[in-house]
Amino acid sequence: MGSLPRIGLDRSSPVPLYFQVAEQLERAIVDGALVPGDRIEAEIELAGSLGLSRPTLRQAIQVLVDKGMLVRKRGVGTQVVGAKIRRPFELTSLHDDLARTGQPAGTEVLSCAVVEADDEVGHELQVPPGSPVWSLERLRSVRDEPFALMRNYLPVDVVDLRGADLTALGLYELLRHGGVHLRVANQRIGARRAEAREARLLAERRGAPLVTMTRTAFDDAGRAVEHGDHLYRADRYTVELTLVDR
Amino acid sequence: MGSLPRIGLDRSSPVPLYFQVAEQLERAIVDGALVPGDRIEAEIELAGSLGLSRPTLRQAIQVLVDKGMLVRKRGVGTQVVGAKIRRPFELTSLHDDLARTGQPAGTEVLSCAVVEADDEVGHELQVPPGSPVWSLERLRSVRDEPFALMRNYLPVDVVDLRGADLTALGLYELLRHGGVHLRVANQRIGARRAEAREARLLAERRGAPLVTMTRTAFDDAGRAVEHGDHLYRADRYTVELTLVDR
DNA sequence: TAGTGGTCTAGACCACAAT
DNA sequence: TTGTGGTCTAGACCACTAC
Repeated sequence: MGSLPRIGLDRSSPVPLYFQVAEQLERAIVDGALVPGDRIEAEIELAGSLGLSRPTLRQAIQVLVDKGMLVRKRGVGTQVVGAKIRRPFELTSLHDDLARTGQPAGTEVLSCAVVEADDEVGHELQVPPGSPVWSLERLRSVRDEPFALMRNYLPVDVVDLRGADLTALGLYELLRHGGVHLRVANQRIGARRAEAREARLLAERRGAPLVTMTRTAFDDAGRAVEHGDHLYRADRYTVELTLVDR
Repeated sequence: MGSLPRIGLDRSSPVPLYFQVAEQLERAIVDGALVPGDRIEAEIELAGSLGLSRPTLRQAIQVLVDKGMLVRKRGVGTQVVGAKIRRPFELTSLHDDLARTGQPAGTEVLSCAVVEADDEVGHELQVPPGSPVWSLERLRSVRDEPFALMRNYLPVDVVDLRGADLTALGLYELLRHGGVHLRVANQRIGARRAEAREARLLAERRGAPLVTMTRTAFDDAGRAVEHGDHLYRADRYTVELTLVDR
């Protein structure tokens, strides 16, 4: 049974009040000050004690409800949920133990050039076939042990990869720095046997099981920003993710 | 360039007004009456023409923004996003073409009994090891071709599987009918080679690549409701899902 | 400058759960 | 019956975008 630490508000801050409250509530849950099952003070009372209107406080709580961290029940109250939440777009994680313990992943750029989009890539990126798109192929490794062979396509007007240092920055990081805000992604995960070239690059045997993932990501303007087709060594990688149903 | 069909409201309905609006907006997008890039009428005007207050209309739009179907931009307006959206908990899909064209999936229940939870299952379901839990094993097929071998564990106080017809109803459907509302799930997807028993049941060769998926689902009270450990034939199945970042 | 969404207030009435 | 969250209203002012 935890208790909610005092919440401080800064009305001169450009950060919205509801967001200030949501941040501090989230920290209280993440830090363990509030534990699963704990009940939050009633909306009207909490709003009153913070000097906020009820809609504003509700907005704050809604943020955490949307994240799956709080549950509201009419006639009962608002409670802390017991599941661990993982954010979308941080969903990839190495199963490799060494990676878990903080080993950095290395990146080798196999190719990076502008090519003409074929039918499939054009369709996925919502550009006419034949349009110029960046084609990027990377091999990712931990401790010189490769685990992922990744191919990405990006419209040329989304980002300029000339001179970009993809060994230091992830692709999504690079996009974010370029002002692209990812919002929605459609993704397909499956498995198949490794073919000759893939096996060689991934230091596997031919026929070894690989995890396959294709993904198309859209930014906050609804524009298709990236399409990827990736292969992972099944013994070194799993996809972990959290689903939240609203 | 599509246009928004007329929206009808029923103020005597128990369905909230904002939800009525959200439903009709969503249908307009799904049906294609509104296409990606289309702009919605401004909030204040749309609210006025529907006889609603602005906060209520905002709430309706927010539902679709949360689903990733609409994008709001200050100073610009509200636009339809260009991505196809898939709901969480509906993420599984057969890669088999015949299944796509409407072939029903058959289910064979291999076992269904109450057992004592081992350490892992107890941990995942948040019950003490040794607690009674339902253990369920199913083989799913299309046109007598098996594609999934699924094992599930459920706390006995969540649902009673005695006499339940799992050949007609999916497990999640059964839970929903039992008043359980799934809300959050943590999931891990990978791949490995088929072992002897798995290969036999799935009509595969030993060593064939399988998609693996483990998942723990929580209901709207934050209670662990189901833990599953599943295997899929990689040539007949992929996992498709949509990520929405908020 | 005009129009958009973002935030915030101060109430009101209702449905549901616990007692 | 009491207290909870769910919904809804009618405004207000602000920040940002496009022109």
